Amino acid sequence: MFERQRPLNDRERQPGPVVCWISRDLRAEDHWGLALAQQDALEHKQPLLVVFCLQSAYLGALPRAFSFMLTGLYETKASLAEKNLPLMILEGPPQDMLPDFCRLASAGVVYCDFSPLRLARAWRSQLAEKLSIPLIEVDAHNVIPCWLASDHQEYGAYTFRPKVSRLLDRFLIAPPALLSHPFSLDSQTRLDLLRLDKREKLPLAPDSSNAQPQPGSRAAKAALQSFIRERLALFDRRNDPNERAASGLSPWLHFGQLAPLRAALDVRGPSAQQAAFLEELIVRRELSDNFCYYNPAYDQFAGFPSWAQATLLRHRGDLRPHLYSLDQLEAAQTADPLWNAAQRELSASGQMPGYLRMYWCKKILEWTPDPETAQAHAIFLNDRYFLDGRDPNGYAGIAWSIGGVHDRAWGERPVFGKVRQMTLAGCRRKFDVDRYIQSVDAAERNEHG
DNA sequence: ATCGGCTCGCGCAA
DNA sequence: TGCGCGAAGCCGAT
Repeated sequence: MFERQRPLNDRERQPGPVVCWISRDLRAEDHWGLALAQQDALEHKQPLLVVFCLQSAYLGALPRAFSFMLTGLYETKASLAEKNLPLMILEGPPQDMLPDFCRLASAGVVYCDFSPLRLARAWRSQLAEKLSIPLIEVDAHNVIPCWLASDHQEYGAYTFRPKVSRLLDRFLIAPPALLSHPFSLDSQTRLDLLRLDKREKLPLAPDSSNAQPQPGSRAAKAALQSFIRERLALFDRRNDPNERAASGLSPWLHFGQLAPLRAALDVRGPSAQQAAFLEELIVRRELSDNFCYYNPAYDQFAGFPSWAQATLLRHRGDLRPHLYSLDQLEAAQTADPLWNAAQRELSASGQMPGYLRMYWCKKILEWTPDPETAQAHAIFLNDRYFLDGRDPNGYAGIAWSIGGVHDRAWGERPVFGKVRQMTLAGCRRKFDVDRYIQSVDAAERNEHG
């Protein structure tokens, strides 16, 4: 079980409480980071403190994403309190807040969770430098720890899949449940630390919109169970936006309110639908972490495979019959009624059917002056509007759509070159486009009336 | 409705 | 060195 963790510095362990800093995995259950931190604390007969560092305006997200995260975090705080584990919410960058926090707590060791993204990794490496105690990273998000699944960027799902299958039995295991923690802070230290916790009260107005999923681990588990009961049997029709057969779990997965491990354990089974869901949940989702972890240009043109860069360069000068500004895209004012409907659903709900997400992104390549602009606009809109924005899955999906990442070359066409194109005519062949547009219209009328 | 051509490169067999 | 095949397609021919 210790193979899920690795040290980020080489400091000596000190006597004192164990701190577990959570940033990507914000749940109390099915959390390998918390489980390993508690095991450490129990062995050393020490208190365990859980801490989160709050930053507003995180990577251009809308307030509703912030609210989703924070509401879920308060639920987690209550769940942890039942186990005698305080969750403190600090305000500020972790590498600035945590060294002082650890000194004040006389902490002996810090655990943290894992993210492959640039900013998250910078926090961890700066924190590892500043701390005088060990910083230990646990991949609490992926079923297979990212750095163990593969030691390089995988070319496609087909190269990653056998590595995942080989390791799955070793890692598809739930962590031990948290125990009611028997060791507490002395009362003076507790008071000193509470003074740092700026967020005792929930400052958020509850989101009254019924278009959006409900935040928190409890709602996540309910959504997982209703997916298993009602929609998993239809999962082979998930690419038809009208079927609404997809799991819709990504907002909870993104904020770590639901463990992929839990979804995998609950869904696991012999049917084709179960296998297809696990393929998406584990192979494809963790392939995104692999991409971002090993490709520092995960959100740039330079991160595309060389065949895609070459073909997109050849077609830079191609005529683009429609060009739209970021404002026009954001306002869903294009000449394509399907794209507009998908964008309006996104604005209203923070979500979009998975198949349309690819179409939506590829159209941005068609409608902007060059691939760099397309990628930048797609990332801006993705990170701002999707509840699961600012996630490796988003950067990998955009790089797949625009830059052929994890894909192969196809017949050469204008603007796209050899990158796979998607068209409105193609969508009409595959599903009832007008029915989808009408369903978005109807949802908007409901929301307003 | 279904099929084939388009086209690249990794991993593995030989 | 050759070969099979891949994360969601497109289009035209049959």
